[in-house]
Amino acid sequence: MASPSAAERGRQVRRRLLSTAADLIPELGWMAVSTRVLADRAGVAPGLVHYHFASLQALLAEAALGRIRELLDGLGPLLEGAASPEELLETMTASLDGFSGRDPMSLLFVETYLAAARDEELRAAAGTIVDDFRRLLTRLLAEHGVAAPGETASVFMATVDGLMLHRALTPDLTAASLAPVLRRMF
Amino acid sequence: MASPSAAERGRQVRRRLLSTAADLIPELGWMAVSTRVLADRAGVAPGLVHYHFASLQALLAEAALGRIRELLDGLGPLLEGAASPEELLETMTASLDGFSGRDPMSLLFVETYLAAARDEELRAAAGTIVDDFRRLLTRLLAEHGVAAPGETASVFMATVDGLMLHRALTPDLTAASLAPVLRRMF
Amino acid sequence: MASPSAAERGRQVRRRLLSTAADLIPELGWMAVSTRVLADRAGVAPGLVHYHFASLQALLAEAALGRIRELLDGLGPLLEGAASPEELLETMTASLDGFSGRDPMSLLFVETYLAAARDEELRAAAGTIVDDFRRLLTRLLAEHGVAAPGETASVFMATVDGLMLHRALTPDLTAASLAPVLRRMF
Amino acid sequence: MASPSAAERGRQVRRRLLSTAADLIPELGWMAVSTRVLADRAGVAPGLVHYHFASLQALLAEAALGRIRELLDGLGPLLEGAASPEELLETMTASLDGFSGRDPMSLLFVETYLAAARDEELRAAAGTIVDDFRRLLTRLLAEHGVAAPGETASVFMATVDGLMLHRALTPDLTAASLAPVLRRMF
DNA sequence: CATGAATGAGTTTTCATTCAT
DNA sequence: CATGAATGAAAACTCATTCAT
Repeated sequence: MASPSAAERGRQVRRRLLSTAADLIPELGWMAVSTRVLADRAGVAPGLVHYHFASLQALLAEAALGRIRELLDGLGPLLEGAASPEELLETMTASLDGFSGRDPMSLLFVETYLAAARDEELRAAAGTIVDDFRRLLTRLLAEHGVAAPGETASVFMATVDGLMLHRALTPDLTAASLAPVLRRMF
Repeated sequence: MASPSAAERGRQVRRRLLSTAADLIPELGWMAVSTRVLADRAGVAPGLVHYHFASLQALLAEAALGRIRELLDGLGPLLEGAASPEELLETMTASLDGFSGRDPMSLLFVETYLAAARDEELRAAAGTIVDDFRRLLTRLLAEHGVAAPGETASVFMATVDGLMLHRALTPDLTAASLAPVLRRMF
Repeated sequence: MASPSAAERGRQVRRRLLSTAADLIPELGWMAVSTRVLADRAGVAPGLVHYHFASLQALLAEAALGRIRELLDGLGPLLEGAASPEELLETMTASLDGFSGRDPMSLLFVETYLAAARDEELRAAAGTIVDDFRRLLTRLLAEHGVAAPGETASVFMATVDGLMLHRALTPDLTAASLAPVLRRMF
Repeated sequence: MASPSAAERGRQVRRRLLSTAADLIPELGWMAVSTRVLADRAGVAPGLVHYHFASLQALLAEAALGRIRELLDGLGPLLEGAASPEELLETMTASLDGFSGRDPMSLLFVETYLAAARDEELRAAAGTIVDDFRRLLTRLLAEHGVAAPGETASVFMATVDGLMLHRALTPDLTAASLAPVLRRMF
């Protein structure tokens, strides 16, 4: 009765694999996610990985990009609501404190950058996502009257990701302590 | 007569392995450097990897940290010579242009950050190197009268590494185009 | 049509590996049974060893305990049929003559004792099997009116295994020649 | 000038290797004693193992036999002093309580029996040691008027080694609880 | 008498992928 | 749509032994 169709169950398995992969990449590292571990963790027969996806790499790419897009899509509305450049900066630095550099989302970002540096297709796809976000941020900075909004957006995004990277080694790089310097950019 | 002692040959093999590993990490990725590939490329019998090093991971860590330290040590004198904050920034951004985000040195940095996020000991060692450089940069900024020199150094270093990351995806992030924004930090 | 299901073939491979391992332990020694030799001898692809078992040690333990249990289970009915303590002793010493100390079954016993001395889990499992047999022997000795049946069973079992050990070095320790002394125990 | 001659130092190294090997066999298992571990533990350069001994196996055999002989040689005088069969038995069972079945000496015995089962030369050498002890025990039993002293000695020795084996699995096989049954043999 | 670097085959274990059912 | 057994190469690491010094 309530039992879903075979097709629906298939789609669920696919989703489960993607979601599990996105969890596993930060946990183990992109290259250490194996079909067996993935299938086990997803509670799914090992053969299904290659049934639903052309290869493990393709699955990982889709999983990573999907989750990154989700995050950035969620950030958009928050930034749109900012009333001033200061508020904009505060919103972004606040989100920064959620990234310790060793949390799943930070690691997923870096793993994906690194995988992208070695895979043309992934690089193009990740580039599109980042560009979309840059365009959004550029528009907002322009609306707030910030000079050179495109370059400012680029530098600011790089700074945020760079801080994420550095905080893994130097945990005391808090948003609060760095805010005065960050504010100079605008 | 000129034939070197066994001990000297041993030290040469060790050095060759380290140097080859530092080349291979960016090329293949930290987790994809295998004993066999490493030994082949170094022109050395496979058993020697574990004769000279406790583990492959230990070898990779020593290789990566060694090369990173070399780079930063070479950067120090250049920065010391800067006559003004502008020149300081120019020197650093000039060096930035050497990093495309997909060149060996950039990738080695990011691979090492990532590996450090998962290995306590490596994290501590890498932290020390980065801190040393931060201290140097802080002192120089202070000497040049930059406000909040410690925080500025932290943010600037993060920005540089972040740009390195982003340029892999967006190659048009040149130092020249971003310089005006970077200058705001000082 | 007659072709067995994949699951059935899988079970057969598992059984073949166990049986081959039980042959190989006495032949080469517990610690000298390697995955490669085992797979070769079982006529099976090397990867299958770790597909069907968590580790080589786990496989060896299961194989050794299985075969030992089989032997003792077969001995039970024979002992049950004995009409007197003399017949009981004769049955056991007769079986002793089958053990030269260098035959597969003797070696399997000793190898397992030794492996058990170094592996908690194996020790517990082997202990259970031996205890079960001791209980059986104790009951029979009690039924035949032997004094201190529990202690007698323990000593007798130790003597049998000890003779097995010594006969490897001193082959002339035949059951016939020792029977008079053994009879004193009852 | 107390510094020993080179020859004397050589003999010391040899002795140290033998003694360390006799410690290591029970600890790791005969087949798991490696040249590197042995040399490390003995505080000696790895090359010395093959300098002083034809092979690792030869070293292990010499080490094991040496230590076993020491033990049995020490037991002789104690048994000679016994005034009655009861005292003889008590002396031997008392020494039994020192062997838990998982202590170094017990394990060394079993490891050596097992190695002997697979090595002709070692078997002959170990056989001689055991036979010497059997002869001693036979003479003592004869002197105390025990019937069939040779067979009794054989059975008793087997029982002692068998109990050693079984106590690894069943630690409650104490000499005290079994003494009444053991006494029946004499 | 001693050193310790070197060798290359050995070890257990894990891998992505395929395919018969 | 799903299963899970199978493959064979590759992973990290250890080995006994040799030998130039």
